[in-house]
Amino acid sequence: MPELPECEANRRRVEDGALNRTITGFSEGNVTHLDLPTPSERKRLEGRQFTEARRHGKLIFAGSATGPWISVHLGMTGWLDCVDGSFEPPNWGHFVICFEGDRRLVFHNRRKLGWMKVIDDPATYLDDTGVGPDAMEMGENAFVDMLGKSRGAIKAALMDQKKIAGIGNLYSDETLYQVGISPKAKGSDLDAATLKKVHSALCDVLDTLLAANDGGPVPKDWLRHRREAGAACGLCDGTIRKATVGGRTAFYCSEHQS
DNA sequence: CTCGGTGTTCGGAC
DNA sequence: CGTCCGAACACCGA
Repeated sequence: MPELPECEANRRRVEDGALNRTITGFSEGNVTHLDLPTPSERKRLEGRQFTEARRHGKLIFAGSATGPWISVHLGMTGWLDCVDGSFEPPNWGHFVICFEGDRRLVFHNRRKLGWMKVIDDPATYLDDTGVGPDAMEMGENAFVDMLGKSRGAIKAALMDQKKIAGIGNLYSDETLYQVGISPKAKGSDLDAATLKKVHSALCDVLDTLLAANDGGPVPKDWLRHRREAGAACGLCDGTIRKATVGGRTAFYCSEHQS
């Protein structure tokens, strides 16, 4: 599920379903190799309430002014859900925070690449981990500066959570496709005007996807609908190609992405 | 049966 | 230090 827009949808579910209720306990299933709060961390949570849910990049936080907070990374296949009453525990890895009134916050994680930990405060935690600015908050100047200084492939820079937080494989491709830049282009080779266009395209992609969380449309000409080698480009006469960039599979149009 | 994936981390090389 | 590469993590579906 998880790049910035999907993480935001998960954050909102936490906000809508897991705030202002006292934590009464925990349950879990199939949790080998899943990184979850320790017993003492769970003890810190018990009896407390979350009053706020935040997101930074792909991280989701829930907590209160006095703490503690949970910090959740969904990995490749994780999601958060709130349910009422008893529920059928899934067979896959999951961790449940139980609240008063039979409400549960369920952290599903099939592939077990995600994690949840307990922290004192999100701001301090973000400082300590060195994660970059959230993609929705990063201004044009900072964005142009960051890419202008990065000597590697622009796709790799966009996916580097220490440079800009929240962008992954799909939406780095989508942005570069829409703005007509090769994923292999080096940021430091592009002029400021071009990098501003990349910034604008990224904002459009994220805005559209956030709106799609509320039922908004995703344009038919997006790369998203044609992520396979040999597909017809939605924007020109070209053909979609596949390559490895920044350690991930990139799809791009060999014709209009120079 | 094998491969690959909306993610990250680690070690090693340059 | 910045960057790149391959491998690893665990699971499921094509």
